[in-house]
Amino acid sequence: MTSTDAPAPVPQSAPAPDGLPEPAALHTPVLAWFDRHARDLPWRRPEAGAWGVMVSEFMLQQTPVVRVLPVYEQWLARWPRPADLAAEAPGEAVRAWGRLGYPRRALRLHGAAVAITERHGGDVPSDHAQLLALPGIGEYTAAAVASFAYGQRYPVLDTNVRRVFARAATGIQYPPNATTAAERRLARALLPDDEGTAARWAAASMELGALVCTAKNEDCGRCPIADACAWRLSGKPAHDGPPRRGQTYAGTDRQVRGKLLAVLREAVVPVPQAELDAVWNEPVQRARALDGLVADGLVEPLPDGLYRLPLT
DNA sequence: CAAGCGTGGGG
DNA sequence: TCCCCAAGCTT
Repeated sequence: MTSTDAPAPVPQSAPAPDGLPEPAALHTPVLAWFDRHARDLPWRRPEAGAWGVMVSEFMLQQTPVVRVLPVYEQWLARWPRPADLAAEAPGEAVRAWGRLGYPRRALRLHGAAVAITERHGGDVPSDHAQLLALPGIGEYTAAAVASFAYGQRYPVLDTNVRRVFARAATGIQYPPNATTAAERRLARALLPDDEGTAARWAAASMELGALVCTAKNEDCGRCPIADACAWRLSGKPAHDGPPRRGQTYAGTDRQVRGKLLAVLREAVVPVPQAELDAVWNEPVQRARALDGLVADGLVEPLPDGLYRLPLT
């Protein structure tokens, strides 16, 4: 394999979208690195199946691996097939979701299980368009399930891959806030031609971003493509552009919703309003949060001011 | 398309 | 303590 020459000093402000490394110069080292360093995660084992992959993808949307692991195991033990979950009340999915956060994902996973049972004979579809049509499945998750569960050739653009590509190919520290057409184009250009290789590349490039090319404290010393990384070769310039979008939480409705739902998750019987009132002392915000939960279908109001997780 | 949506761990 | 971050989706 030819050693990649550091591109001769490129004039500044030359975007040159074609000045990226030869794809194979990235594939080979990243795939070899993945063979040695990939984590042994349960949803990567063959016995996980497409349903296991899909469950893991829902849980991993914005939630770290270490927190997902125990919930994932319990979830699959209890609902080993989509039809098993579909037969349950949606509230049971919300309860089992525990403290993973963003509980609407639990509702959507339940909805997806129902749709799979009704429309696809209980089997997670392998067709990309059918995956995309399921609740809670967007651009990333559809590609991830098609790729990881069925070995198909799709560009998988999650936050890790986007960061790896931004650095290695584009030469910037962080990708834009929202996925751009340019990123999709780049991902397609870098996708290996062979289907099976493309699927491994997706997992490998993601793993590289998760373990080595992290958002902070990246470890270029352990990076298999450090010598080809445009960002590192240009001296790792700091992110300029607009500030990266942060998330607010303290004192927001989200925090109140979390507290309200925590009470309902623990409750075996319907909870009286007064018990919910105890979690937040500001009545206007408290009411707004509860209304929001009801509107989202995460909470079911009953007569006499009682509330519970949704039975239907 | 920017905003809203949980939670907890680490620097 | 505070701030940032973690395999996004929906409206």
